[in-house]
Amino acid sequence: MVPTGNGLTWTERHNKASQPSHGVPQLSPLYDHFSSPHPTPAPADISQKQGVHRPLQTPDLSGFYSLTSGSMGQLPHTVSWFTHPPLMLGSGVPGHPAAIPHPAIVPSSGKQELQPYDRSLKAQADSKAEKEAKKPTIKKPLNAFMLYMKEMRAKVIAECTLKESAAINQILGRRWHALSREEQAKYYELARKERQLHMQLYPGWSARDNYGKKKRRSREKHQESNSGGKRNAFGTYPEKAAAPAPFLPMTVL
DNA sequence: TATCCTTTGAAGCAA
DNA sequence: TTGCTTCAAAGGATA
Repeated sequence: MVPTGNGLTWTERHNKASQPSHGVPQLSPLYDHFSSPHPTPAPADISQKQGVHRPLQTPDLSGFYSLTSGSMGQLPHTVSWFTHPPLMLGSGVPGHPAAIPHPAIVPSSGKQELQPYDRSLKAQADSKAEKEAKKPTIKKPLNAFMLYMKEMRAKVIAECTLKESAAINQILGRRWHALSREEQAKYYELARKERQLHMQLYPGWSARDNYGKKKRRSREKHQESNSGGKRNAFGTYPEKAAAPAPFLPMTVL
């Protein structure tokens, strides 16, 4: 089992959570099913399987990993298919050509990597404020649905010739609900491993660290445009949530 | 250029 | 403990 930040296992927390109103049944038994025949390897084990060598607790290591194709035709029972794979490939070799930043870490600028700077300017660059500014942002690990979206987005775009993400995500949301428990469980399991590895890589990280980094103005807008004002427990608004999704054939769903 | 939209799930926080 | 809020991805649309 995977201990969470609260000291409870993920399954325990999940079992304690109230039943989602969108009708997706709790999957905890399936997690047990998954963990038993396919015990989650410790991150160190995963690294060994992938032939990479890097101390997991090293703070500055987290920046490198090797991106894989991301195909999930056959979902592996390892974490690595696209977010944390060969995590340490090239990590011990700064500037290693095969090394690209871990997707969970982005420069605080959000745009590009830091440029090399002159030694004579190093003293200035070492100022605390600058360090703070250059501090990379560690992103949240992706949840099961996000993993599903990442895999299926291209497929939906190809099928529907849509490009607008909002519309794509609506379709993906319906498809997600149409998945069997077993199919969903694959993604829940992947997400669980993602969180586990994220915890190992960034022990002190908290989701709170990223709070306020996205400026949102939608809340006021929504509170004005929706009489109820507040989103329901699922992040949607009563008016929208109350309207049943229109039936779409499976080719679209 | 920054934010919105849209989805679900995880996590944080206030009451 | 409950319920609400924020963020994670994505890219076209909008202010």
